Amino acid sequence: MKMKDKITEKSIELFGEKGFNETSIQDIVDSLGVTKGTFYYYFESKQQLLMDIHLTFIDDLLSRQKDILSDQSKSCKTKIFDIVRMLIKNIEKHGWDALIFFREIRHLNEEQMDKIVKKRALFQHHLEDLIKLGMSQGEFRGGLPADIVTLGILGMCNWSYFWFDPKGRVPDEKVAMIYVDMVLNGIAVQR
Amino acid sequence: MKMKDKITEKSIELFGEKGFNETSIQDIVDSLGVTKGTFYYYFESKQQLLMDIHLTFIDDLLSRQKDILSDQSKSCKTKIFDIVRMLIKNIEKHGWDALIFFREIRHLNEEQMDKIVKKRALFQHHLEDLIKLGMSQGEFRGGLPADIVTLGILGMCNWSYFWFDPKGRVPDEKVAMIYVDMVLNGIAVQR
DNA sequence: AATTAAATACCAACTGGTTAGTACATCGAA
DNA sequence: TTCGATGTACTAACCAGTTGGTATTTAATT
Repeated sequence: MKMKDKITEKSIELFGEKGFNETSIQDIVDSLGVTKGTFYYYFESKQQLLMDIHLTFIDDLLSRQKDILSDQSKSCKTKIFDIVRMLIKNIEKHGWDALIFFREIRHLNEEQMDKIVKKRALFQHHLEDLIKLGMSQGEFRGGLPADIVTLGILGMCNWSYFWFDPKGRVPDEKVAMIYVDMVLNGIAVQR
Repeated sequence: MKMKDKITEKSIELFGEKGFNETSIQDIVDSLGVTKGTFYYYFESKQQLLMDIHLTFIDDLLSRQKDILSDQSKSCKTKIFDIVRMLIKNIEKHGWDALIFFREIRHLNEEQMDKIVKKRALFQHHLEDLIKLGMSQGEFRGGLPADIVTLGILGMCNWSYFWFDPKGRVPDEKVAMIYVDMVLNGIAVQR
């Protein structure tokens, strides 16, 4: 693996475990057996490294969301399920990334944060549009404001980054199914 | 107001805005026009101050949850609504507190973190028990695992700390109603 | 009421330690 | 010999916590 990727990978691990500010450049290079000269050859600053991590993460999510949404053969319900599953499955592959994405965003500078926030909003709006589409096509009931519903679903999914254990007894696929069942059908006994 | 309370209040504000590590004791005392000696007269360490903030926050939540749950006259559905409303209403009064509670917990030491994590788990288990009760009494349908449902509901609520704007167009009462409607009845059109 | 002892509230200066980032040296391969 | 890649040594800034005080308030005693 290239040194730049090694640095990125190890940084994600350390930022996730200890936090951005609590991880020094020295920690990162020491654990790779190199020196700071190497780090600053590949990254112009610690902040830039964090921005790289954020960009890779959100761009990957957006791209996979696009794939799901552009599949014409699927119903809105199925698409919601696919998106929820994707978000939760993501933990297994990119456990630390997501934590960093939510926890360390404030260490970006204004300009960088703005870019990331805009991309996050894009993801959110795509989901909101899907829900609105489902409402207009009669798959989902009207009466509930799509924006709040969207935030509710995203909250459920995103929060799982704080508790979901990939080695736990409930597999990600199952969690996604339960969440979608819950959101679609509710937990109350229907009269 | 007593100096100790002033320090706590201002610290919450600064920790919320800038983060725990990014706020120095000097920042706190400067913005109050006192000196570090004053700070260390009231708090034994920066970490202890953070622990104070965490304890006050979770103890308050637990106490209010207890009040809701112990009301015999209410149905499980109503109790769920009350808890969700309480969590979301909390943002208006304690906006920054909650952010600190979720974001800065890792700056506590092991022993402190353990205490807080246990209290968080208590809150979670109380909610889980309520859902199980609702299932056994026929208010909620069975088939969904109560623990995952609990985490879903908590996720929805807790995530709102990251976006809810007390001055926004949707009032907290309304958000709580939408979330509970969503969780109880689902968003799908029932066949 | 006057005096004194003790507790409270605060301050200024300092210490020991850490960290991001820089300047420049070195080394090896093409 | 050039240059991409890495190492060494350093700096300037920052910060948590300590120490040794002082001023003020409170409480007890005569």
